[in-house]
Amino acid sequence: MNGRKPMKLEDELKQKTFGSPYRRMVVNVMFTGNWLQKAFSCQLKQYGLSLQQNNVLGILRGQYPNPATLGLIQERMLDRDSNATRLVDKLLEKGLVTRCQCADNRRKVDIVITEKGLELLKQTDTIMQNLEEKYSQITPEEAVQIGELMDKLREREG
Amino acid sequence: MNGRKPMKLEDELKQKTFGSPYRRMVVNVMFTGNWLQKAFSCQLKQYGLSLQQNNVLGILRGQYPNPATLGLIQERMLDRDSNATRLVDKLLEKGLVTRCQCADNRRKVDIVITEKGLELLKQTDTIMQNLEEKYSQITPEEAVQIGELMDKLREREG
DNA sequence: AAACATAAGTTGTATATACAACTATATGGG
DNA sequence: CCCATATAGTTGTATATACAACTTATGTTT
Repeated sequence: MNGRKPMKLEDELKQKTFGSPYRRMVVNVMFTGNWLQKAFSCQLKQYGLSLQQNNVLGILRGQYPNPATLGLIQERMLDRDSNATRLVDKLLEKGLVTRCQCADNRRKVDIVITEKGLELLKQTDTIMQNLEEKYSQITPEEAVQIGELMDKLREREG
Repeated sequence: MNGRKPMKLEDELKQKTFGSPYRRMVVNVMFTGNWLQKAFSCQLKQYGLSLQQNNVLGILRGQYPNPATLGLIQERMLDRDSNATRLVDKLLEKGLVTRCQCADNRRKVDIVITEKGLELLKQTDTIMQNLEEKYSQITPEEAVQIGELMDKLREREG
């Protein structure tokens, strides 16, 4: 009725079965996470940004007009192992952020998004939103539910 | 009651809100996918295998005792952009696979998992399974549901 | 205040990823 | 049969990731 092509995990990975529902779930979340990241980073490329760089700009906007330290950025990044120093280097080269030693604590560096950075983010917001609209086969209720299930999946022993 | 520590996405990324349910869903699936991959690859490291290498071994076991070509491996990998040639190189160095030119079609290469490879997989199966059991706060029904929702999320225009 | 420990970033390096260019083989007309 | 085209892998390279070692600055003891 709506022209969507269902692509089950079994079809994607050309595998007949995945043993247990848990195995299938785990593989499916990994696969779908990668699939989403590629869709987004592919769109971002036209603006010369990687997914992580866009992520950092978003964090900086959240602090604006206050500065953020590298530590703050790192703990909020989607992928914490990315090297925040070098990501910020790249953004600095492009004039999207400023960086200077923090006056109070000279170990820290204050990073602030520039006007140019804010402008660029406005543009990438649009493509993010366009991409999100492509998932409209998922109802808002299901979107909420997926979010809740992901949170539950990450719960761990206290 | 069961000592689990809930870690909502908002806590993980120290963000108050995610705009829309769709945005939260997308970010959460990406984040959770990465989170899972790290948990698995961290465990695999003790066997000197990366997640992708383990993935390739699994694919080869699926074909065993028949050979697989690089093309077949590539289309079944979780991350298709990984360079199958070089992944197989690594497995070859470790004696986990054999590789030889296909007799019928000399463009192709036949790759077969070795006994050593099969043995190693048995061990990594165990750790995979142990990890999966850690997600028992998710009921089997919910695991099925997550799988279905991931499939639905990836549906696209025909 | 000197010595030790901790914190915040930076740098180095090995490996992995993304993507394009290249080589070798096979296939299908004319 | 020869040439164009397609197929199957390989290689090169720029960027990114993972992780450890290293600076420099701050805090804490005694």
